[in-house]
Amino acid sequence: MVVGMSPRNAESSRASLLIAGSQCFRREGFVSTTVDDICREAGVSKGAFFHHFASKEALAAACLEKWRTDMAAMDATAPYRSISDPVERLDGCMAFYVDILSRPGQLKSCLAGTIAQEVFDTNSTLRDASNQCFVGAESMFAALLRDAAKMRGVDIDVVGLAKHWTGAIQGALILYKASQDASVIENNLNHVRAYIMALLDTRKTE
Amino acid sequence: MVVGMSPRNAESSRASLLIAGSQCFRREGFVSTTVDDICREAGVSKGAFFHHFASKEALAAACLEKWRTDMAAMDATAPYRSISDPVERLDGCMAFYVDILSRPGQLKSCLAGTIAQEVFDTNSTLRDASNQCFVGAESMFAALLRDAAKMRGVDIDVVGLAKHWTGAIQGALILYKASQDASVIENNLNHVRAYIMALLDTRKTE
DNA sequence: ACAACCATACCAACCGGTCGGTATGGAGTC
DNA sequence: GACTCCATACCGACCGGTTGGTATGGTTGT
Repeated sequence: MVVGMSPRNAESSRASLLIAGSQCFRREGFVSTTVDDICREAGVSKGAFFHHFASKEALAAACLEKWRTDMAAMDATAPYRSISDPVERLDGCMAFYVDILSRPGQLKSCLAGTIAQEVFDTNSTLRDASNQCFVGAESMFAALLRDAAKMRGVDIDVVGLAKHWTGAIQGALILYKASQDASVIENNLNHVRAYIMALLDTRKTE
Repeated sequence: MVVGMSPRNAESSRASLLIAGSQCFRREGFVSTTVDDICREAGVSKGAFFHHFASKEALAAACLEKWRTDMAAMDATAPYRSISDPVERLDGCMAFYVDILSRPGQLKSCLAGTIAQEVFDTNSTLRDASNQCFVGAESMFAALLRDAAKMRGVDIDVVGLAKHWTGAIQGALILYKASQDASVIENNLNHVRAYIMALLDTRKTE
């Protein structure tokens, strides 16, 4: 064992709480979720909770931080990353997100979007932490766009389009939550995908 | 005076509660908002609240119903409705929404989107009521799309595009709430607008 | 022994909802 | 037109359950 790793399994408890917190927040929201809910789902006691996190808000902030790095890691290791052509790689990225967000089993809810909507007017700490998730996602997507645009020799607003893509995901998730019809995700994201691919096909002398 | 109109002003109290409820829910969400918050903002007592509404959920349901009809009424009487050319009317509609959603003073939050996100997994009544707002908005937009497509003689997926438009609004609102930067609304909606207008310009024999 | 780790009992604040009671004005009666 | 009767509208103290957070004591590894 390394230096840390004290009695019982501290890291395991902390990790369980982070996973359970994200899961609960994404399902029921930050306000509705109780500390007891999270403890039950994580299989730890309330004492363990407040040993590792100062408050429910602190756990949420840690969940958002983990969400941000997890998303970045998932993106960085996604299969589409091995595509060499920048335009195809961009298209592969969008196809990748359409795919994972349409998978039947998994929870169609973004931690950042959920928390941002709930606390934007009352808790600037969590609002900013949520925003960092979006900023991270947008900058990754913007980089893909930049490469693709450079290859095609077209001048497009990569930052604006990245926000458009991120927004489309958030909007699709909301419509899915209201309608419980997953097809809206594929539908909406593929429209953005087609739009972006069409922009890259634009001839400079149109 | 008509038949009703009993002591004090019942209709005024009820209306105040609906307005205050929508305002509070849009700002702080359904769960965070307390009945006392709403009463304070409406300037009525707690007794008056439960005289007019059976529960906080019942008020929210009434607010969503009002939101649906208010949005429909606003859309039906919007200036763009007087535009005779179907394509220009559609473009005017999108410009109209970009305009009102970018206005500095007003609260950039959709009641349906806020409540749907919070209760989709725990309260099917409110979820369905939220969904009706989206269904209504989509059908109105789909009708505009249908007319424009017919005039141009192009065949487009009007229902799917209407969902895309509605989703873009919801997504833009979330990104705004997180970033507090209103420019994302204009940015995102204008991308959808450009996409739709481009689709209408498609020659059938491309 | 000592510190990290965790369990349990507990607390005070809060919140949705209730309840007994009051105020207001209209309808019916004479 | 005064008087009774009653439905609607409203008030605000109160209640019971819930919730985030705490206090305290025990257990485990080093």
